[in-house]
Amino acid sequence: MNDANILIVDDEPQIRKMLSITLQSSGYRVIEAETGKEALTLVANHPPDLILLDLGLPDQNGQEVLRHLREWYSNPIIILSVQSSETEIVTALDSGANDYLVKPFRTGELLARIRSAIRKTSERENAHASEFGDLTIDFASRTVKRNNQILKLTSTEYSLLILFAKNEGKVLTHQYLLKQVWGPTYINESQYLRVFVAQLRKKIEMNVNRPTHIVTESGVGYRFLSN
Amino acid sequence: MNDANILIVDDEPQIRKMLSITLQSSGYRVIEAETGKEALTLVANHPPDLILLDLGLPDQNGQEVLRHLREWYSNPIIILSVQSSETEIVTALDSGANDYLVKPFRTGELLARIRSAIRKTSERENAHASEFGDLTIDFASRTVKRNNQILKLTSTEYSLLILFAKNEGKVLTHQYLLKQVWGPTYINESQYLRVFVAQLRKKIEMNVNRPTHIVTESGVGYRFLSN
DNA sequence: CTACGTTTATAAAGAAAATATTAAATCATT
DNA sequence: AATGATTTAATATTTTCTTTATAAACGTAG
Repeated sequence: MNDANILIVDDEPQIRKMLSITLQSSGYRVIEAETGKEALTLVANHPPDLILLDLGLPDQNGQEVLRHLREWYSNPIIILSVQSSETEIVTALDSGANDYLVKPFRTGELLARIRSAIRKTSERENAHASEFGDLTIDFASRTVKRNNQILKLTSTEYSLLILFAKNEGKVLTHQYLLKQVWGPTYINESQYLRVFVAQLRKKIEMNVNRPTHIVTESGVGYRFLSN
Repeated sequence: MNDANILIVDDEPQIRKMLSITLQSSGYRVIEAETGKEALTLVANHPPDLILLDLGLPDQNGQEVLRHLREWYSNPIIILSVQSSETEIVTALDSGANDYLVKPFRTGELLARIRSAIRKTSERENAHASEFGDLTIDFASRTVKRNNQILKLTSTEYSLLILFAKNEGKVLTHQYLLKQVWGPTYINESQYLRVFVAQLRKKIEMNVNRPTHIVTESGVGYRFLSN
């Protein structure tokens, strides 16, 4: 019925088993990995539709695995974490996790989050064009229209806008944006971001002095809104 | 009706009796302990849903008992203390007590505190997009809404609010808040806290002069309520 | 009740940090 | 070499943080 592939990354066999059974009985196909390393190779060969990643892995830090994955894996990643580690959750969200669950969690909660994460990506993929207020982005043809006028964007501007659009409403940190658009060695080049955000705003905002699409979150990053 | 187990830890038999009767007539099941030691073994075998702990125990300092309990016991602990000892209360709250009552207290007050503490734990599931009355906090997208309007918070305001929200109903001392949000060297900068609490209240309270979300506990700290 | 000291609240000014803007220099591609 | 894009740099603007001053609230003692 569901037909989506889910990878579980957790070192505790009981937890894997528990999750596995829950998910399978909901119609998902399940793959399991015990270590971060195993997870990375599995994903490379068989990219799943969603990953459930326990942050408390033994071999390497779960955060590391997450960062590695995010260099090229773009489907949803939901992290599992123990109560105590709030900063860990924040870090993980910053490095591109889509959602998180605090252990222990109810299975209803788990399934709901999985459903919503998968729904979002499938919407995105099926939607050949997305609307954000006066902006229309056509992913297939890589064109952006504002009030039906085609905008001329450079490729960097376009990737930045796409990244924003894919994360509508969510605050994206400087580091995340820089890493995604320019690559991991550019994490500290905040000035790039400022320049390109300014350029984008000139093209997509009605009033550049009062941006409504790309909103600044001072000290943190930016947030894209459709209005 | 209530069906929750409450442990009373107090060395004075009359007080135990009084409390016991009050609680039982409200439908709680009650266990009693006279000494800290007794309390610890009782809790180990039969973890109650809530503990009422008198700080003035004879055999060991009530504070010690509290710290020991908090190493593994996570349900609410409400401490009872005499008027004079404000520092004692602060110490206890910092070592993990959820709330405090100053003797002598009205039984209505006692029952109200107990009710709210217990409700909190039963509700505390995987709050993710947490609801607090008219406030909604979505940790994944770093978004706070009031009546569905996105609030613009600075990063310090946000961290403070998050900290409050994660400890709904619990009294947080000035020192604790300062340490968590600004760092351990800021423990004495109470004025910061006042300024930022005022700013937060301006943004989240319906009537700033009668705050219902962030409530002042004079001489001790603040408490976040959802309403 | 009143006066006093203590704590808390608020506003506002100054300092610091972060962001925006602009333009020129550099680079890459044709 | 010409074009367009990116990078760098300099400067302006805005936002946030910190500090100070003052007012209000609260509890206590006389």
